[in-house]
Amino acid sequence: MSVPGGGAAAPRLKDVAELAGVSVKTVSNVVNGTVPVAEATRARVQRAVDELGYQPNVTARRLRTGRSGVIALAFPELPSPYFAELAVEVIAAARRVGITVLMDDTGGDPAAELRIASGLGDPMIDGVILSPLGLDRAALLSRSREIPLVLLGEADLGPVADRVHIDNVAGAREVTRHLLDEGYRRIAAIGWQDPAPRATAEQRLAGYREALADAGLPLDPELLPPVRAYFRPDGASAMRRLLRLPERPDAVFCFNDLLALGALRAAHEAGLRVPQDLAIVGFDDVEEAAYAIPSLTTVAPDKRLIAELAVRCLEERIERRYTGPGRRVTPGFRVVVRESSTLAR
Amino acid sequence: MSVPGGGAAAPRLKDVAELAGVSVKTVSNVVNGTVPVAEATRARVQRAVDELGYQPNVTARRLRTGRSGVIALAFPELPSPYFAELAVEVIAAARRVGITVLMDDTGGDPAAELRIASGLGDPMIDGVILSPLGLDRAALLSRSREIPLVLLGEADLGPVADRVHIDNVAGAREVTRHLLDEGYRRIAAIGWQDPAPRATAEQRLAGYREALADAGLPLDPELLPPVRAYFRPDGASAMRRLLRLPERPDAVFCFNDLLALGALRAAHEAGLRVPQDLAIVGFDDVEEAAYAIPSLTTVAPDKRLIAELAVRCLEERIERRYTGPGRRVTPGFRVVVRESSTLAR
DNA sequence: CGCCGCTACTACAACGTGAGAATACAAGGT
DNA sequence: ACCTTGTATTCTCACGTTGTAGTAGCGGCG
Repeated sequence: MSVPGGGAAAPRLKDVAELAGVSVKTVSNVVNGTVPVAEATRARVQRAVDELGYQPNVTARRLRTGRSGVIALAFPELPSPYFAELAVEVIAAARRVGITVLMDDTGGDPAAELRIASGLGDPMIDGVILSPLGLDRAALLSRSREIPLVLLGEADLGPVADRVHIDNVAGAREVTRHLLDEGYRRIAAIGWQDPAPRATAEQRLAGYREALADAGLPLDPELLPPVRAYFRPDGASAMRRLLRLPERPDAVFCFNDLLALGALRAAHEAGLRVPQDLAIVGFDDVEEAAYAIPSLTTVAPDKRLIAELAVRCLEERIERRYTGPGRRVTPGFRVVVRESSTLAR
Repeated sequence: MSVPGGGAAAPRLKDVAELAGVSVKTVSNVVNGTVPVAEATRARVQRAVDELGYQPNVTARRLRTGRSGVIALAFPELPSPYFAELAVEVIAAARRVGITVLMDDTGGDPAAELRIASGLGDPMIDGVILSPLGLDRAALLSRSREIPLVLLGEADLGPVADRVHIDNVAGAREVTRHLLDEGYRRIAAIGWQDPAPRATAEQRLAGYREALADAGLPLDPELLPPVRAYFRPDGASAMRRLLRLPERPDAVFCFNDLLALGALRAAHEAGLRVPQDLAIVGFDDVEEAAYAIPSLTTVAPDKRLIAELAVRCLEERIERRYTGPGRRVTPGFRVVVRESSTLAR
């Protein structure tokens, strides 16, 4: 196939057609299966395709059809382990159905998110999977182009797009209940955001409140130190604030694993033993959670399933097999109990 | 798909040409600046471009020029923090020069790596940035298509491609020397691979040996437990083996941060205090290293610079501004000293 | 026997762009 | 006046694909 010093030009439909002795369009029909082709012809064409190693020229196809076979995947923070792990699953799920994925990093900036959701991020994208952070309903309605869109995560941005997300309220409630079951009573929560709480913060807080209410415990505002973002340093500094309280918490529910890992570090610096002096639980089940010291109890969404469902929804919209209003898809989760919240007292 | 109320189709060169009263090619010349255009005409065309908000159709341009503006970026393990962090930098660096990046995960499989390096992974890729793991020189020479290629990392695969990598021998030597300076004497190394060591293992081992030799210390083969891969569990099990030795090490140099984090966990499980009973250092400076308990001393490559240089090299080859033999580019590194190796004894 | 309708295929145009050849026009030299 | 030189612009075509329209062949039915 290869010529030394040169490299063979990629075979085109025309080359396949000549080899098989049919017209170009017939080859196209065989390759795409748009129109039924007689079995004998089909086999002959297929043999020619295999022999030449023909691969469709995506650019030409795109120019002709207006489709590219490429979708954008945009996260606010790609290096965050949760997003990186989810990205890998999305890439794999997309590959299984012949779609290639183009990564984007919005930094959570509403303007950047709107650009992406409008398909302006990169030219000729068929659809977008977006994990929004700063975007709101109004902004999303105002987008200049209605590209097929699937949203990941908690934010409810209306019926414009499909949305895949786990039940955050239930996840937060169950992991808090687990702490209660282990005997912890003064349970703080790290992850509230003060002037402008995100949907994540609201829902995980709601679940936490429900669990406390079910147990007949009061909600102490002192145990809700607000954070700026959801990274390790935010968790660490919130933890330090909690440890300065006159009456310290005996457990902390962190709204994601990075906050929990930061909190763990702050607790360690303060000389506290986890879980003996203080229990810590997180949310997301990033790989690191299993290797933290102590290993971290957390809420584990099924990342592979989330990716699978998101790609499937988007594909249905791209191919116009579904054109209705935004759907909500809610895969399950598990609470994974590890060292950081057991062996209490 | 369309904007409510009709939705103007994207303006084409033809539309601009009609508005400006010139030919399509003249507009093309103005837009691309390939041929000088009289100032008066230029201004008139520019005005028409601005008025219509014309943007070139990238797909058509790509079909015509044979370029796609897309490069592939392939890592053996995308969820690994080092690769994820580096990927973000590459995506950012590529965006700055108008290139979009398509992610790939090879799993370290030589066949998959060869496919990628031959540009067969996805159609219409202009070039490839690959971090090889299993690929060897001979295989790389045999690739069927000579697509512009930049390699990341330690493996020396000959002059076929440019290569961007830090000086691993020096990095390993310096971090080992740091342990010696802190007073540690019985220093183990985790990361050697027995039947088939990777370039990474060889070079980091070489640096470790050099540092020991400089200090006049012997190399004890017992202190070199081989590992299968470079993940946390490999580090943990290697550490456990070391701790079963009659004469235990007082420090461990792990060939990457994940190994170190696994080792840290195993040490913790064994009831050892780090760094009082045992120092642990890593390599890569992943974000997690700063938040481990204790925080991890490590060798920090300049990831942003590595990404920048890799993209620049690849771009030069794609645009044929450079067509010579493979270049080697060696950005610097720093040894970042943290808790896991200080406050000794 | 001729026409219809069906299947299986082919011919042709078009998507928007850029390369190169061709043309128009102006100025200057002989 | 004519040719040369050079610059500015236009014309024509091709990139590889797919949609539309069209044709050939064939069996069935009035």
